[in-house]
Order: sequence, then structure tokens, then C-alpha cells
Amino acid sequence: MTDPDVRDAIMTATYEALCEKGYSDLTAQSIADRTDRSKSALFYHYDSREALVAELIEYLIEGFESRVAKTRDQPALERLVAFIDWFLSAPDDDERAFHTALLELRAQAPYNDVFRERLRESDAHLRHALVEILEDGIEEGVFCDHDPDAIATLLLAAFDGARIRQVTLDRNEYLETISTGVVDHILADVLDPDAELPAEASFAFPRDERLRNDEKSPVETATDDAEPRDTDE
Amino acid sequence: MTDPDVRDAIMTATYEALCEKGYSDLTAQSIADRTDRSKSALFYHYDSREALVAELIEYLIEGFESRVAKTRDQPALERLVAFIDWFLSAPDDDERAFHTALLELRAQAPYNDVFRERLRESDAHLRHALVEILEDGIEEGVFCDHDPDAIATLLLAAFDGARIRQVTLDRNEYLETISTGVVDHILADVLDPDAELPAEASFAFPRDERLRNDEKSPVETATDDAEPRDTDE
Amino acid sequence: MTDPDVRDAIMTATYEALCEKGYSDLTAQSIADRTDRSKSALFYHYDSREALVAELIEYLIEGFESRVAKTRDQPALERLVAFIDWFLSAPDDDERAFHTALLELRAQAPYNDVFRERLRESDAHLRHALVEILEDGIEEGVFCDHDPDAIATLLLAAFDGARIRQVTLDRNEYLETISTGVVDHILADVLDPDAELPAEASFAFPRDERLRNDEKSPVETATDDAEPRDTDE
Amino acid sequence: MTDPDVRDAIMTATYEALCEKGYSDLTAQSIADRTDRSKSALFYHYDSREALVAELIEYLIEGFESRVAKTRDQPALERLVAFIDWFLSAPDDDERAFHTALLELRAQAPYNDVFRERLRESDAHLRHALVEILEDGIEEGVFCDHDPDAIATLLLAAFDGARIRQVTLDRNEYLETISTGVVDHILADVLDPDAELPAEASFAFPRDERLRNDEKSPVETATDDAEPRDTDE
DNA sequence: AATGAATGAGCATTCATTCAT
DNA sequence: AATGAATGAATGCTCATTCAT
Repeated sequence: MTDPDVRDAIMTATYEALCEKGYSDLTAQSIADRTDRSKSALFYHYDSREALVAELIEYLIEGFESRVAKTRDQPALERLVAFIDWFLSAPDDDERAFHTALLELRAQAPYNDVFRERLRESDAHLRHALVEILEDGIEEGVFCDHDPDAIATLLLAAFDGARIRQVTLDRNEYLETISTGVVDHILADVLDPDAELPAEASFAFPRDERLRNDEKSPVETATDDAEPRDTDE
Repeated sequence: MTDPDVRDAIMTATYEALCEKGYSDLTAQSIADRTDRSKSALFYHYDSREALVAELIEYLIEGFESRVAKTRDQPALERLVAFIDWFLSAPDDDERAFHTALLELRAQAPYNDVFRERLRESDAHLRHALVEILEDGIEEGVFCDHDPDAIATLLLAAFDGARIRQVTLDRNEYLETISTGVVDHILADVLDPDAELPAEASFAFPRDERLRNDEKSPVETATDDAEPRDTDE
Repeated sequence: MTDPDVRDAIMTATYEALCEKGYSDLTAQSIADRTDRSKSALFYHYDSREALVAELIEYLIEGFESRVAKTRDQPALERLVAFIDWFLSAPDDDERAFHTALLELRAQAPYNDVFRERLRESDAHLRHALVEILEDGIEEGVFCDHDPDAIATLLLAAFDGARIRQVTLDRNEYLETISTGVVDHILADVLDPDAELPAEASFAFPRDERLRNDEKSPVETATDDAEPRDTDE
Repeated sequence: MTDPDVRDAIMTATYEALCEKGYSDLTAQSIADRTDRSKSALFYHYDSREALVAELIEYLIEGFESRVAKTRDQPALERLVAFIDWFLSAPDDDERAFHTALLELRAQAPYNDVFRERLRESDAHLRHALVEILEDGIEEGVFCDHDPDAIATLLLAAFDGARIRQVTLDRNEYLETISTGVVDHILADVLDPDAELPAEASFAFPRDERLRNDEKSPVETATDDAEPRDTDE
């Protein structure tokens, strides 16, 4: 199978191209451009453009898992607040671009079994992370007894709905309204009367370090030098 | 301006093509095929494929508005239950196809000013309809005093999040969980202690009659894989 | 046959559209836009777009003839200088646009019998006008005896060559070089030793008054209102 | 950069297609048809149809240059006569087709910066070749002292004007008249009294061997009217 | 492992022209 | 005399994918 370094390189390129172009404008060339390999190399390592993107979802899940793992030693309430924050605070440009592209990807899932399967897996991990927080919180006594699954489902729906509205309508203001609503109407019902939700997260849910594009190397777009295209002799 | 009958015909065709093909596979030809006109006729009436779709959103808003109007004489609680039902009950195949296509459209909004503007308008109408119900309910005394705008925003987020999960992950089960959660955790907080949410809607939120495809005339083309989209885009 | 006023209107519109768009971008619509009639009306009066343009050449010839007629009472040398001036002085923007478009038209002649026939006719008139000047000059004694036909042919070639270079290479400087060369090397040979070519024309070769676009009515191009194209409902 | 053989093949195909179809009927397909490659291959090597044609002009210039180089050892008067002959003798069908197409191209220059730039370059080379002849002639003592630049400009104008009339009006007879006129009225003035212009060229200005279409392989397509363009654009 | 070259299928859009009214 | 609506034919260009090397 593909060398992990090569995989990293291709996945990062795919991620960046996806963020910059969006899914429907994502071309094999635009991925290759962000790589020091050729377009053909992509197809050598992956069967199709679709497979490339499916693999990216997988890659992102792995990243998510390892980041969740890093926070497991924190108290449940802290983790919950960090999670909400991660989901519902106004994104910077890079995050926004990613969510935008991810939404496009999700929108393809109904037509694409492979994507759907990967996204289900991703959903499972996300839900699991939240359920874990809720269960740990019950154990820690900061949550009253409740059905963590059902609450997680409801929370994720609200979070997702917040995001889709923010991204598609360009309305950041919804995020805070929903964040407040979630706390007041949903979390209020599961929080132990003696516990209190921290007003602010004591730590930030970590970013995926593999995808940090440290050096914003702008990809030349005008004259694509991957192809001959000789204008002058 | 285009003859209303022609507009109806084109909009219906656009709607059907969109549902069957999805947005990214929506071609001018696929719309024309569902019309007794030629592809060129489409461009005679509308500037571009994009304009055609933008107009469809407008058309759907008009339909939504007139359907909302029809329910204004109902009591607030009934309307609320009907609204939730409309949003959160398991869709039939046609509805599902529509939601799927609509999600694709929304996913394009970040890249497309025209769509975004239309979708904002659509969002405003949807929110307004919900706010209206909540306000009427306060007046009728079935809701305690609260901020209808904030609650509407929260509800719509939860609804939308439910839908996107159902559609993209093919998980109908989420719908009911979220429906129950919404009622128990959000509506419970705004319902007047003396009032009770009907267990079931006494009327169904009406469908858009203009788009009822009575006769499922399968479009046939030579090499056309008549099957609704399947693999990848 | 078509009412002369209508013909004038259509011909003027054709002329203007041709100048503004060039021949290869000349569309029936662009002509109709410069008319208070519809595109269909054009086809009612003329068989085809080609016929429209062919008729324009005819129309221009008529104009040329009547302008030549106006100068027949002038002395040959004055007429010659005016003619050279008309041909070889730096054109203003409108003239340049016309010459540019006309060149395109001429370039189509090898492929188009109708155009070729009309342009031959036009050439004949032009040559005749020049020959007439030369013959009158011989009679007036300002030219020594020579073959007016041959000289006219040579002069027109030089003029035309000057123009094509000026227009296609955007090199106005060629015009003066050639003008001087024509006078020094060609006209010097036919001028009577006692006669002298005026340094400057005493009158300007007249313009075609029918085509003076007095009011530069800018044609709206963006949203063509000749078609429905309803963007919003 | 594209393999020289491939470039040759594509340029030859472009040349042939241009001659046969003319510029306004020149389609990417018509070029590909004259190649053993696909239409897409064209776009792999060149950015656009326009770039293809621009490159052809470049290619022709290279050819011209190398052919000029081959004649530099001839005496100036011989070269001049060969040059005039090349320009002003009645063309065979292939040459005529080429001049026709080239005229169309030149007619596009005012609208097309890329073409204009290339054609300016081409003009510079042509002028330079003529100036060189005149300068060499002065040095050789066969021309009296004169301004080679001005004379070259005048000659080229006359030549070009002769050609455009011949091509667009289908009047070969003009060529000889102008040829004679040029000799009698222009060259007579610069020729040294002791020198004499050869009545006939001792060698022919060479053809571009790369473009010799040895085997007239008629391109066949299903509905293709194989006949060279005929009616209107 | 990697690539340069090539390709075929696909698609939005334009436009001269027609025709019923 | 005139038009709005409609159309069919045509075309440049894109892109995932293949394959010989």
C-alpha cells in the first residue's frame, strides 16, 4: 500500500484543494498542483478521484480520533464546552472553507455509496465522542441521568443545523443564538442541579496538525505548468 | 415576462429534473426533456442554467407562502405540530429526492451569490412562518412568554440538522429521536403549563400542488441511463 | 419593396452594429437593437443576415456616388489631394471602426459570391472616381499624358495597403510615409512639370451624412430587453 | 515544451485547415481531422484555438526567416525581383487559399491583441527582409542613395494592396498592372542609372517546405461538406 | 513509482432562421 | 408590417481516466 508519507502528502493536497476549490470544482489537476507529483501519480495511488476523496474522509476521521483521545483526561463539562465551542464558534476563513467543502461532500452522499459509508463512519465517531462526554458526565455526577444517545443526536442536529445555516446563508449570528439556545434549553435539562457549565472552555478542542498549511504556498493557476501549453515557441 | 403557463411548465420540469438528477448532474437537456420544448427555449426564457435554478427557488418560495397562508386560521399549536410533522416525518421518495437536491443547492450557496440570496430569502420566509406561529401562540395563551426569534432559530437548526443527517446518512431513525428531543427539551420550555401539545397533527401542512407529478412519465433518451443518479457525480 | 425610411433605419443600424461589433460578431440581434423594430422584422425585409450586409455595401456605394458627384466641379488637383487625404489621413475612432469592419467584410469576399460582387461594384466606383480625376487632370493640363487606369490601380493598391497596415497593425505612422511616397514617386511621374500639387486640400471629401450618428445612443447590452429573460419573478 | 514533431504536425494541420476552411470556419475539429490525434490533444498542447493560430503565425515567421536566410548570398537586384515575383505573381490555388485565410486573420487583428502582436512581428520581419535588400543594393551600387525604410513601406503597401484586391475581388489582372507600376514609378526612382532590373528572377523565392502537402488527403467526415467554403461565413 | 501524452464523453450557450398569429 | 416564441445545429473547452514507457 501507499507509503504513509506519500499518503500524507496527497491527503493534505486533497484537503487543500477541496477547501480552495470546493468539491464540485475539485479536479485531479488541482490536487496534483498541490503536490510535487503528477496527476497520473494520483491515479497510480488511488483508483479514482472519488476514492481520493473517500480516503480523505477516512484520514480526517483518524485525525479526529487522535484529537479526541488527547482530551479524554479532561472533566466532562470542560470537554463539553470545548466541543460546543469547536462546533459553534465563528470559524476563521480556513475553517469556513473546510466546512463549506465538507457540506458539498455530504450533499453528494445520497448519490454516492462510498461517501455515504465514510460519512456514516465519521458520524459514528462524532456521536461517540459526544456520548462519551455525556456518559462520563453522568458518572462524574455533573449530569443527571438521561439518555446520552438521544441527547447526543439532538445536540448534533442542532449543531449541524447551525453550521449549515451559517455556512450557506453567511449568517454567523445564528451560531450564537443557537449556542445559547442549546445551553438554555437542552443542556439545562441534563445538567445536575448542583453542577454548572463553565462559561468558557478551559482548553480548545485541538486542530488537526497534519493539515496545518504553515506556508500558504499559493498555487499558480494562470498558466498551468503541468502541461506543455506553449504559447510562444 | 414569460407567460405564466410556460413558466409553470419550465419550473416543474426544472424541479423534476433537479429531483431526479441532483444539482451537479442537472443539465439543460435534462430539464428540456421534461418539457415539450427544446433546450434552446429554456435559454430564450432564462439567461442561464443558473438563472433557471435561481428562479425555481423563487417559485418554491411563492408556493410555500401560499401554503402557509392557507393554514393561518388554524390554532397555533396545531400549526406547530403540522410544521414539525412536515419537517420531521419520514419523507416519501419524492420528498427525499427533493430534500437531497435542495441540500446540494444549499451547498453551492457559499460559491454562488445568486443562490445564496435566494436561499436567504427562503430562510426568511421559513423563519417568519415559524415566528408567526410562536407569536400567535403567545397571544392565544398556549405559549408562555419567550423570544420567538431565538426559539425559531434553534428549532430550525435542529430541524435542518435532522434533515441533513437523515438525507446524507440515510438514517430515518434520527428524525424521530430529534422530533422527540425538540418537543421534550425545547418546546417544553415555551409551552404554557396549562396547554398541551397535540400528540398528532389535525391537518397536514399542504404540499405544493403545482409540482405534483401526477403521471410519472419516465423520460427516455437513447443512451440515457434513466436510473436516478447512483454512483458519483 | 421596403419603404426607404425603413431601409435607411435598418441600414444605419447595420452600419452602426457593424462598426461596433465587427463583422464576425455581428448578430441579427445587435442590428435589431439599434432599431426600433424586432429581430424578426429584419428577416421580413431581408432574406438573411448576409443580404442585410450586402445591401449595406450597396447603400454605401450610393452614398459614395452622391458624394463624388458633389465634388465634380472642383479642379482635378484639388480633388486628387482631397481624395488622398480622405484615404490616407489618420482616421478618427468612428472611421477606424468602419475600416476595420469593412476589412473583415472584404476578407469574407473570397468565400462569398454576393459580397464579392458588391465589393467589385464598389471597387469599380472607387476606381472610376480616381480615373475621372486623372482624366480631368490631363484635360486640364495639370497631368502629363499617362494611363489613368494603370495609375489608378497602382494608387488604390498603395492606399489600400496603407490602410490595411494601419488598421491591422495599429500603425498610423505608415499612413504618412506612404502618402509622401505616393506623392514623390507616383504622382511626381504624372504631374505636368508646370503644375504643382497643392500642399493641402482646399476642401474635405464629404462624409456620408446618412450615417452620422449624431446622438451616440449607447445600446444596452447587459440585459437584453428584447427577450423576456426574467431573472426575478 | 511540445515535441517538435508534434508541433510540426499540429501546425501543418492548422495551416491546412485554415487554408481550406478560412479563419471564421476554422474549428478545432477541422484541425484535429488533419492530424492523427484527437481534438483534445490540441487542447493538451495549446490553450485555445486562438493560441493555436497565434502559434501558426509564429511558425510561419520562422519559416520565412529561414527562407530569407537562404537567399542572402544572391545579388540585391536578383533578390528584389524574386521578392516582387513571390508577392505579385499570380498564385496557384494553394497560395491563394493561404492568402485568403491570412487576410481573414489580419482582419481579426484589430479585435485580437495576440494576433496583432504576432502580425506586427511578422510585418517587422517582412519589412526587414526588404530593407536588407535595398541596403545591400545601395552597398552594391545598384541603387542610388535613398531611404530604404520609406521605400520598403511604400512597396509593401503597394504589394499588400495588390494582394487584397486580387484575393477579395478575384482580379488577377491587377497584379501585373501593379507590378509594372511599382517597377516604373517606384523602383525606377531608386535604381542606379547604370543598373538594370532583371526582366525575370533568376531564382524563385523558396516555399516553406514544412507545409508542402504532398499527398492531398481529402478529409472525410460524415456530414462534412468537403468542399472548401463557399457561400457565406 | 511515476509520468507525459492522449482521449472520449459531455455540456452550456449562441444564433440565424422560421412561423403562427 | 411585424413580432414573440421557438428551434436545431454547431462548437470550444474540460476532465477523469488510460496507457506506453
